[in-house]
Amino acid sequence: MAVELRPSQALRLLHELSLAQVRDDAPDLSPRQLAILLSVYLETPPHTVRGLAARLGVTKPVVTRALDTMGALHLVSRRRDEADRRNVIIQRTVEGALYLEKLGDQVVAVARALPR
Amino acid sequence: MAVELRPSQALRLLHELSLAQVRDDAPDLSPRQLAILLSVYLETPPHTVRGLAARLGVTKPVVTRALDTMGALHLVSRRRDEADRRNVIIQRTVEGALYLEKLGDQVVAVARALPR
DNA sequence: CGGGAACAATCCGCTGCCGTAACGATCCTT
DNA sequence: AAGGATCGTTACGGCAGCGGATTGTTCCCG
Repeated sequence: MAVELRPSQALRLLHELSLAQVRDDAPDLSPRQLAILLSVYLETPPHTVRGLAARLGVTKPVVTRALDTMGALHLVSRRRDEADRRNVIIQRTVEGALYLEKLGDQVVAVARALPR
Repeated sequence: MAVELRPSQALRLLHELSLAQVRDDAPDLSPRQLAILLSVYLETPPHTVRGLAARLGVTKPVVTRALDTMGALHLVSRRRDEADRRNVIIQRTVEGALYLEKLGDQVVAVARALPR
């Protein structure tokens, strides 16, 4: 079944999530970075810079820079496509999977605590 | 009843929301700005700079700057507390309420479209 | 009434992200 | 083999946010 949610609950959910994110001194991903990370982990590979840029409606340098940042955090990694060496394949990492797993659990926990 | 949500659904929800936010060329609020905005609209007034800073665990200049930015977008407004003129009371605006209303509806729509 | 406390705003230097425009490498087509 | 197209990256100048320290008001209390 679809997830039932009223607007007031939705805003409370966002509120709790944003408070948790701000207070965590965890690496504070920007909206664009998070969108890229989720695309890499939730959509079917392979992922290229160009593909992600088109998917998000942003320019390629934006993707490159986001990958630089998240690569330094070990949330994603890059590899040359040997079949077409112009392409770069974006790969998932253990740390990235763990990061998103925690994030998902956090959302679930907040949702469960939401007032009726 | 609490909102039922599985981790995979939670991540899909975040994915759709972040994609929508990135593609909208709407004023892209930072996580901190959104947290402040939601606190102002969802928690009981009055709201002061100091109170919000303590609530989010950030410094006061962060709140002042966020209010500058969101004030320019007419999402919030400021007023001197006449009872204690050291304080600044953060007030809601029609535009801000509308902004959050749309945001809440968007979350609901995405949640409803989530696969079982 | 005077000195200190509380509050918000501002200043400072720094870091990170932005968009545009280039660039080098690689592929494809002829 | 050569020209053009495609891909990712980098260079550049600009803008916004950050933390920490400081300032100017206003209040409080002895």
